[in-house]
Amino acid sequence: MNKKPTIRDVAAKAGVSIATVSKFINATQRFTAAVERKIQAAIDELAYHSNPLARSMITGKTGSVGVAILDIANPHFTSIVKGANRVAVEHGYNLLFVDTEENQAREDELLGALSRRVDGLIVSSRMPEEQMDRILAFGKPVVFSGRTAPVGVPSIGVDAYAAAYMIGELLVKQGHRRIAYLGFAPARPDLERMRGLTECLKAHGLPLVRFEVHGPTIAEGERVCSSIVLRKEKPDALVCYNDMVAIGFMGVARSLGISIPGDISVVGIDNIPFGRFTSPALTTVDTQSELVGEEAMRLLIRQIAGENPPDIGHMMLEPRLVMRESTAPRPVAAV
Amino acid sequence: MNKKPTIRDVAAKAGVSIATVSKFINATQRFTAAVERKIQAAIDELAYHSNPLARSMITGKTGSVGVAILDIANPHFTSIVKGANRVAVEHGYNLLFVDTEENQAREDELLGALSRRVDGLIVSSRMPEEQMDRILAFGKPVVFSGRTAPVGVPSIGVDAYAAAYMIGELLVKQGHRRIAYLGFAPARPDLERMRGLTECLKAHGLPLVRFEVHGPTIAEGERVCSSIVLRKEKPDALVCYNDMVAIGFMGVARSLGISIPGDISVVGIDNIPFGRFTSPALTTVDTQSELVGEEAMRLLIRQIAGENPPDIGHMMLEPRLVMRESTAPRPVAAV
DNA sequence: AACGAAAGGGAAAACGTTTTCCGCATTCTG
DNA sequence: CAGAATGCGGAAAACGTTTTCCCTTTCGTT
Repeated sequence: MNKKPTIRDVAAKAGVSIATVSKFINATQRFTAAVERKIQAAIDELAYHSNPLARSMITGKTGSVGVAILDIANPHFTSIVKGANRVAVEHGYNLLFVDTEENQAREDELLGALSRRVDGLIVSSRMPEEQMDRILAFGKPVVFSGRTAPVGVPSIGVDAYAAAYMIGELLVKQGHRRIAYLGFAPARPDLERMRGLTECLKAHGLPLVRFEVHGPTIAEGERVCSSIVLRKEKPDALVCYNDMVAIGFMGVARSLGISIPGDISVVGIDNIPFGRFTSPALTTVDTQSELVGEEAMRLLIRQIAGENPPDIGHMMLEPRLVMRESTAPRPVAAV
Repeated sequence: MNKKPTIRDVAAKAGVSIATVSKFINATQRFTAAVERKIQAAIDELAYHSNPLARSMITGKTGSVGVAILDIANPHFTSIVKGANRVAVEHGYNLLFVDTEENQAREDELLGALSRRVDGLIVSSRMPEEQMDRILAFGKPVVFSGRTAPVGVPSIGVDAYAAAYMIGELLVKQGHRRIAYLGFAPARPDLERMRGLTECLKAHGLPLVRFEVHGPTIAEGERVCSSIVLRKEKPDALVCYNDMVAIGFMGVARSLGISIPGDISVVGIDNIPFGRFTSPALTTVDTQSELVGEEAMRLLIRQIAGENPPDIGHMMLEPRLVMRESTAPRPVAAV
């Protein structure tokens, strides 16, 4: 395992200067056929690859973009990554991956460290307000996805308000009266969902019951299930923060002998691939995760290239209701 | 957005030389309290972060490790990433992520480019034999996970042979006679699974029927289902390459009115989290994905640190059978 | 008081590139 | 054939660090 060849080795072997080699590699200047042939031969023979670090130092470009994801165990986020990665690869970028859950406290350190390693950043995790400043001070293009961003930062995601409103309409039309929302505290990422659902129900003269979960995970859905389902005034229908919570909820509901949608209708948000296979199959709203990832990356790459996208504030994608088996009209007998 | 501060700025502001600042930052030498205080103040004031690229150039360490994953949409792999990321973060490493499916053809380019950006590599994708040489020529530590590696490269994963054998025993004990395997062609990653299952059945005097799938995805499981289930001599039990295939298979089986496990028992491999929630819940073998990721990263970091781990060839973890609802004793009536 | 040792701090080389000039030959123009 | 234009290729600075010497000061010993 001897030392990697440098541009100097190539130049020596080809009998030219390193400047010439550099220009040849970057196709920044043409040379006589003979010279080009010699250089190419030297490169092949040495299996030379230019050192990206050295290149980055001088060009200021790294060829990598960072993707900060809340939780890679959630298929919603992996879809985003998949979409983002696809277009990144197309454009010759690498993905530097950050699981913010794993990093919580150190997130700002991380941001600082990251800012030199990447040309831009996609943030797809909820992030405390205090850190927003850091992001703004990041000094490189940033795109938010799946949530509304602070002023000045472009973001892209599905219209959460519309999604929630849509769900509300469905449930009301199915005759449900006691409709509950299972989400975060007064925290950030629910805001739109909450608002959409609340306003929809208000328009129909219905109240919204709230239950709380501490994280967007299956485990949280499981933890909270019995306390919802065993109470006196059990809701007719439950809107979950996302599919993960819904899946967890349905799992223990089943084990408690609660019938879904017989006893309670459940709907999730995101439309992760596994929602089709749960028992019962999960009604949800598609948030177009993969497309979001793709568009976020396109946006980012455009910014990196210097095209200031004409201050699109938040780019909204249309949500799409996905009806499956976990929702049903409220049984007439129970009216 | 003015220029990022450099070490020179800090030195100037603190009234010392850049060498002093560097040594202070790296805790490579102590200084008098007064000097240290001034430097720290300057750093804080400027919000200085040392440029990792420049540092890498000189130290030869990048502080990143690459993780090559076959398909991020597969929870098995995300678990590996999660485990790997956890210990990477603990040790101050970043994760450079590569979805090899997205890159297929360009994989070797990618390897070349990657080799300068990372201190080591975890490969968790099946990879054509030809590329093995490239990996060996990678020049940096490499660890394989979830599969046996070529000679000289450490690897870690669950004992696939044992896992398959275990499944075979279960199915035989449940009275199944026509047992089928749904996996890849003569390709690499099945080898052990195939062998384990074949040998187990042979020990019981049973044949093994084979069906073929072109990828380890839900979609492939779906595609192939009807052709298996609608044939005259439908198998009693089907062992799938992994949980994804099994889930896809079960999904369309259900829609075809085939009862699982009534008409056919199904078992997967991996134990992805969603297997608990499918209908029916999936019997599978746990491959300890997260632990595999953790151990792979530990192994890699030890190698990077220069500790040649005493040629552990392949580190085997014990598989664990996870009995759920998709397998059942063969109905007596049908015997 | 003198000497040696230790500690604090700096100058400069090095890492592997890209890029900006510049000079030299060669060819073209009139 | 003289002069100008063009094209090919090189020298050297720069990117922001780390690290290896070295020099100076300070301190402790006899």
